[in-house]
Amino acid sequence: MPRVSSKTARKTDLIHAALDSIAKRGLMETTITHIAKGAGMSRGIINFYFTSKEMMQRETLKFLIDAYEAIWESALQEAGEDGHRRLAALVQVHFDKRLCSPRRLNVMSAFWGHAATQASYRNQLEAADHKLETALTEALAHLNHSSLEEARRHARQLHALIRGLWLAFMLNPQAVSREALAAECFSFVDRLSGAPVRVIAPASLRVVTAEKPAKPKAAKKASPKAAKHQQDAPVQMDIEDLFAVRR
Amino acid sequence: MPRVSSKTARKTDLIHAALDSIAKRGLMETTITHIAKGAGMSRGIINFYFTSKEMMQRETLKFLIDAYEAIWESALQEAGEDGHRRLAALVQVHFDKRLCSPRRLNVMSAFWGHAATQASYRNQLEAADHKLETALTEALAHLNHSSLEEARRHARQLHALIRGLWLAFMLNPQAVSREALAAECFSFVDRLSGAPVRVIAPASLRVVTAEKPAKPKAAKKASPKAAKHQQDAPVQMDIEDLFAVRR
DNA sequence: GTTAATTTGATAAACATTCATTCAAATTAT
DNA sequence: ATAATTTGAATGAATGTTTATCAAATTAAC
Repeated sequence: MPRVSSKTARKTDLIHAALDSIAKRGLMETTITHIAKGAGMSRGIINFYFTSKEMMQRETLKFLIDAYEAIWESALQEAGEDGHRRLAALVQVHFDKRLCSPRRLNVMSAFWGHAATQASYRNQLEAADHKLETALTEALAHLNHSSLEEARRHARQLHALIRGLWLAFMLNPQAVSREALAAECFSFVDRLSGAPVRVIAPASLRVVTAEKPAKPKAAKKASPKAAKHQQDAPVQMDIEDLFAVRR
Repeated sequence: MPRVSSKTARKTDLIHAALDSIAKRGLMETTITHIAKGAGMSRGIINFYFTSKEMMQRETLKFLIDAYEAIWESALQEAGEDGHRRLAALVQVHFDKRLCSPRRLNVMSAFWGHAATQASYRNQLEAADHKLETALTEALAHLNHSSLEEARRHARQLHALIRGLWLAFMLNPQAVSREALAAECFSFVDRLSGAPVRVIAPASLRVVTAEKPAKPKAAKKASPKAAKHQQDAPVQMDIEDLFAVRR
């Protein structure tokens, strides 16, 4: 039934091209033509798959958020049941290369700015925020014998701190390393709990952050005609690749 | 020589209209026509005063940043020499109605998002960040007998926390009050210093935040022709009005 | 009446979207 | 098996709208 590649594979190709363009040019300067050309396809294709530029942007944000959640949820799962480890995992993963890259933060910032005035985007982001803050609250509640209400406040603070550090990193990636940002975040958490939280975690977490096997990516820029025939890539891409720096 | 009001007054009128439009529609959807119409003037006027839309946006951001700095610097001055009071003033003023309003944060977020990919805006924002972090560092250094390096790190954390809380407030202004945000920020500072920091400050700071005398603002939406003749406002507007919610 | 401040209308570029058409794969009929 | 037909993906020229910009015209001030 599927022809040469499934419909959703082509869509994610386009979404990746959109992420590329937004990361480089921002939302304002990104045109439908940029994206199509970036994916090696022609102008009409975006309206064919997404009906409108607006809908394509929404799906792009959804893609971004889904991948983000998959990453921190898997980090949480790897951390097991221990409260300290879970909290450490949640903090650490936010400064992972995949989540704390200039490329990704450029795109996130663009959507944050857009969300200020566009309800649809705002709702998507808010739902994601809520999910994360719930997870942070749970981890914090297990930590101290603090009240749920206090855990909630601390979760909100921690989340704000993470986002603020992300923003600072976006505005000036050269100024601080991801490791330094993580350290500052841990020092905050340590002051919350009264004792160092990171102690056990990093060794196991390094696995998540570790080097990727340098999967040889097919040349994206083949001639439009020829491109059609090398379309044998797997439909569902693995999570490691979602935020790989392309180009 | 001047017709009805000076050149710079007209420019700030246009900048105010730009802020209005960006706060409501965002940067992407704001057109030169929106802005001109919002200021009761005609299309071509933006190019006459600012030569291009791009330059007008840059000046708009500069205006925003200048006002921001004027506000926190004056709060700092009012606080006197005491380290505790200075730190408290800096924190408190960031949750002042003028700086922590949905209107202003919408515009700020739009520019942050834009700055990710546009160097000119990024540089403007970075310079402002640097200035504030220096002030925060000084206040923190006077607090504890901590090292300068530690004070710098804490300043960075505090700044990130403030910006993260701003972003959270922008995404969902109903969820928390400005007072609650300030409280969360102070609880962070208290944990830094080991003792409550806010104790003395708020009374004097309340003056800054206090109610404005409800200056009767001329109706902005009069007919384009008539509007011309009620243009007798002072050239340099006072700081209280800079972020007043218009419309 | 001269100069400066605005408005207006024209222009051209850029843009998202539409649609008739092409092409190849998939399906059905022979 | 082979040919005929259908289907869906993809294209790109054409469309209509929106945009910033700019030169010329208009208006007000001194």
